[in-house]
Amino acid sequence: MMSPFFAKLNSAGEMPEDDRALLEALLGDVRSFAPRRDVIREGDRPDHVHLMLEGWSCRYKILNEGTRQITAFLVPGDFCDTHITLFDEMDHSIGTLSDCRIAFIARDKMAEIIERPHIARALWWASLVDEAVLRAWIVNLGRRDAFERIGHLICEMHARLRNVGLAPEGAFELPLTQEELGDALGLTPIHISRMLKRLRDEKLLTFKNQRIVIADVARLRELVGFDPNYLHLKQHKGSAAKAEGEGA
Amino acid sequence: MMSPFFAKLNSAGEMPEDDRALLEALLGDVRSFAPRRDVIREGDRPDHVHLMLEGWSCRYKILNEGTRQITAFLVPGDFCDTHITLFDEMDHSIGTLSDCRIAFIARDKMAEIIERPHIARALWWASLVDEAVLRAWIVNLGRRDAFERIGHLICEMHARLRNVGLAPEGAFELPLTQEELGDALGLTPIHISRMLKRLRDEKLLTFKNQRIVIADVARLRELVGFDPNYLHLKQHKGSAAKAEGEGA
DNA sequence: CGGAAGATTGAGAGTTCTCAATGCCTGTGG
DNA sequence: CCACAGGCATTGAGAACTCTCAATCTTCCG
Repeated sequence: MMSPFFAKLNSAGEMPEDDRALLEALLGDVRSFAPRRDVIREGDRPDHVHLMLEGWSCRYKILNEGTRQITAFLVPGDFCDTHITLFDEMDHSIGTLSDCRIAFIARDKMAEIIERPHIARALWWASLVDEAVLRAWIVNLGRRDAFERIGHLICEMHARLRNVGLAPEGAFELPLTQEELGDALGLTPIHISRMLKRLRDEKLLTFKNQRIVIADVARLRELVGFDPNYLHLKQHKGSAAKAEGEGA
Repeated sequence: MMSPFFAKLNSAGEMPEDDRALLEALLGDVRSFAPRRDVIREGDRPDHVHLMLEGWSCRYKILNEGTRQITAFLVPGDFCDTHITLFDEMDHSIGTLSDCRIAFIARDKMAEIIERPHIARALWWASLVDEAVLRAWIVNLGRRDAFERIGHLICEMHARLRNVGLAPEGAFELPLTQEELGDALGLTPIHISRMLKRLRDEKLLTFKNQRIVIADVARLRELVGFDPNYLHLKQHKGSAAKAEGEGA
């Protein structure tokens, strides 16, 4: 299987062989993290770029009253901060959710590699998609009720994981507690629990042992208004990005 | 006064004179729009990049039930879609809110100019800030109640406009109806009205004739938990970006 | 077996929404 | 100059959704 890393980068177009070799060379410094560890904290001045290889992490922000809002989930193939090195300091934190393997890429190595047009283009692409995901997240929080909100998030993660080969059929690992889901969706864990029950009762999906199984992807998408267009997943011959628009 | 356009680009560092000339040359094709017109629609394949010169516009998405969510406000100095030309089609629309003047920049001209390191850096910077603003928007929707939510948005727009020289003291033009505010904040216009009344009653600000006057910037920021760090506004000698962290 | 973390369920409270009526302001036409 | 229509803002009242607090249950692990 193609690694999630390349599967994602290929979304912008197939990568030449020599560029792939260059990218592969970036993966020298790989570190492991236990769940619930911070990779970078708000206020840090990072000198590495981070690339998710295994596991889930998230961007988050803590408000003064101590509540937390997760603003993004990062899964294998996602860069944590492609370019954040431009800024003086992080304006949010990144923390692991499950066991993770994360590549640390030195800032100057990154600067080097970005000279290659195909690679620059792929990184631009990835950053554009990240932005589109943020917008979709805003729409989700602003205009959908709790039930649709959870369903939509699950549809999105399913589509994204499928795109990198980590969600065959309508099933995938979701290593999150209900509290973490709540922090992402702006809901209390209690309400998350009730809505998951409703999703179960309506035979839309199950969530047990950190594993989501969607009964009928098309029906769920329809019900919660999920349209994957914003993920800009395109087919490219020979790439792993065959998972697409229509259901599982 | 320095134009908002340059004021914003200078945030990433002072721009050399010859690059400024190049940028100025981009401003050849400037078009005017009445309020409530679409500049680009979801599904379009744009062949121009758009740069706001005057007025307010917004990114938005329409849900199937017809509700709208605004995901960003665009004010003078903001690029609408620096790089969107990579994608096949827009996943959201951009529409004007007030009378606007918008520069249309041909795609190949943009590609040319992006070769210049200082310019590329400034554009990266701008796009990073846009992303940070999206994250702050998510935090706002997910974790603040209606009252704080409005206050936070007003603090943000005040800081951003001040950064480009459009908000001396604690006052600025906000050419939005309460319905549009609601579409941005995930609230009904009725509730917006009630919360604005409360902001008025508590002597925090007034909003009359499309004009916000903040009574005490520091107090409002404190009350709604606004920290401008995510806007990454930095002082650069000789730039217009002197509006900074602390109040008006 | 005991303890801890997470999930579930119930009940009441609070926030925001919906529906409906009224008021205000502006531009137009008589 | 006045009357009127239309768009927007304001206010009230009841409904709906989500939250808070509290108790119970399950699972996992030492």
